[in-house]
Amino acid sequence: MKQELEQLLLASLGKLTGSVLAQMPAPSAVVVERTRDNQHGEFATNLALRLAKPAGRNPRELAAAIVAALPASPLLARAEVAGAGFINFHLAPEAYARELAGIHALGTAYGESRLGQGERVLVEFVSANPTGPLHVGHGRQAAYGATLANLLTAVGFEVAREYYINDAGRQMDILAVSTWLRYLGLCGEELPFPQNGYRGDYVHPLAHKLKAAAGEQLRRPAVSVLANLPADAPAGDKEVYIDALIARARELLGTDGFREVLELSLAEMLADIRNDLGEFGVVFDHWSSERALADSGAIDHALAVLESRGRLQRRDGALWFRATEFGDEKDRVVVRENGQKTYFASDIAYHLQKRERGFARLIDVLGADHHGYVARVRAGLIAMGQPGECLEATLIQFVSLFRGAEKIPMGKREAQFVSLRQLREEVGNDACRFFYLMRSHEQPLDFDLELAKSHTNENPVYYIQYAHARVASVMKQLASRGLSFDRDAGLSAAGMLGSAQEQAVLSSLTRYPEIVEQAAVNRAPHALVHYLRDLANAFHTYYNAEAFIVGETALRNARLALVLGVQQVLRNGLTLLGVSAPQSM
RNA sequence: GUGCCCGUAGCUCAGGCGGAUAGAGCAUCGGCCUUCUAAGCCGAGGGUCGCAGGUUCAAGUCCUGCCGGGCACGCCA
Repeated sequence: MKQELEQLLLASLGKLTGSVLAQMPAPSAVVVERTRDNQHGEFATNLALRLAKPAGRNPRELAAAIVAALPASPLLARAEVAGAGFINFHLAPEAYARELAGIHALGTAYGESRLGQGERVLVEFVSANPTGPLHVGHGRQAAYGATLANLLTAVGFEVAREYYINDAGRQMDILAVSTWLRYLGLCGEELPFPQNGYRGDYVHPLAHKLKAAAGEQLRRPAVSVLANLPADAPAGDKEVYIDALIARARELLGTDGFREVLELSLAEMLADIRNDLGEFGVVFDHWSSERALADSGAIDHALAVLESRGRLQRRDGALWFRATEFGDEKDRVVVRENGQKTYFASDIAYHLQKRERGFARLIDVLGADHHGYVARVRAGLIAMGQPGECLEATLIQFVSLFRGAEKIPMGKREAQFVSLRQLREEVGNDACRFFYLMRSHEQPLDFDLELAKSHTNENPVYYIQYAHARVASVMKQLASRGLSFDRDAGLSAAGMLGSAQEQAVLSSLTRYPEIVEQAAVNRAPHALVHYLRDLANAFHTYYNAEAFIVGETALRNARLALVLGVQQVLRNGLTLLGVSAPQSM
């Protein structure tokens, strides 16, 4: 509807160009908005106010000229000039009826558009290190990323969902050592557990798996493990200690033995993460591995590209990327003095690889603590000849858990953090996804477990689902009274839907495509949450104001066509959010 | 110290590219179940949009400064 009105305005401007207007304004200048107050009609535009100054015209006169030149349309009852020079559009009664028929005809496809024109977008999200279970912060990123990907798909982008696995480097070694030490404990060896090891309970099942797979073959006496190690914290340095322990494990197990421990730990952790996300309704198209990236030569390739463009410099024995020339605040090391490539090197190589795989736009969903990362990766992309705008980062603010008014302490190191799985088991997937998406991602989230679990009117989750279930209930009631619904009759009688509540429902209903577009373009899934609440509110109000199952057949069919339209849109919206749309509650 | 984000009703938060009288939920108070699910509806009270300037027909929205809060700034991963 909005788009059609914008087309009408463009046609009008076309007619005025050359006479009233010196030149044709850009199509992007034509913006139609919903009105806040329906005294002003359903839609309005400030077009004349915006054009008045450059055209050297009085805004009201210009508005009147635009209205006069407007082509006739079945959509419009009338357009009028108001206020300082607004143009208000009053819809024809058939306009809503036509849109309602569209909802019934399109079904699950209602709300989709071709805005994205098939542009390929890669949404990378979660990408948590596979060194422990996902926590509640990852859960927010998972819910956000999955819904953003759904929204972008709905508006016509070709979207790939990707998880980047940081499976190279020291953190994996620490995980392997942690598993091995727990395994040695199972074998009966008595050893202290390192301060800097992964102390969480989840390591124990890894050790059991290892014992089942390897028996006692990886067992080494505690004395040989501990011989001549530096002191652990607090007396010594926990970083130095863990590195010595890793070296010792390699020495005692051999390269193959150590790798066996590491591979098993990694595979188990990844399986756990994948399973957790799958249960949460978050599914990825690709799991991209950092090790595979290195093995494929992609990092060397990226460094070669930088080298060939003269962006690298050797300094103090290390190889530096001159990032400051591309907007970063300092230069970055890509190869350390000891010959090891840095994390940064694999990050830019990974992003270059994404581009080379054919993605026009790269969206990284990151935790808020990663904001420094964006400028340097973008600098890397530009230096490698890629457009800087292709990379877009959405920073997701942190989650605090509350049980009522009491804040739950979190901290990975203390091993008492709340995992996503625990959260899901306690409050359920629907409430979980809803609460994660309820607030703007730019806003820190206070997640109240008591509220999410409560089945009372304080809990906003059920409000929307209830509206959906109520429609299902009405249809059951209809059948039990021996009546049936005639959709075509209902749609052709839609002109009877003239009450204030019916108009409010229709108005809200027909906004859905605008909301989907807005939520996708602004990367703002919470806009959809708020919209669905508003639609549910309009529906509940209507429900309380009028009986749908009335004696008069035409009116009954029209009302049922309307509430079934509401149900369809609620279901479409909830599906984008990853929340279920129940038939009964 | 430098950079990014945030500051709107008692609480938690929406406010599209600047637009008409700044909105929801919760909480508080008052109503609505012999009728399609009361997990619902209707009504009332509640605001110096952190502060001070600036830009203009128009500022919660844009710009500058200040105050307050969060986060990040390694040849770590």
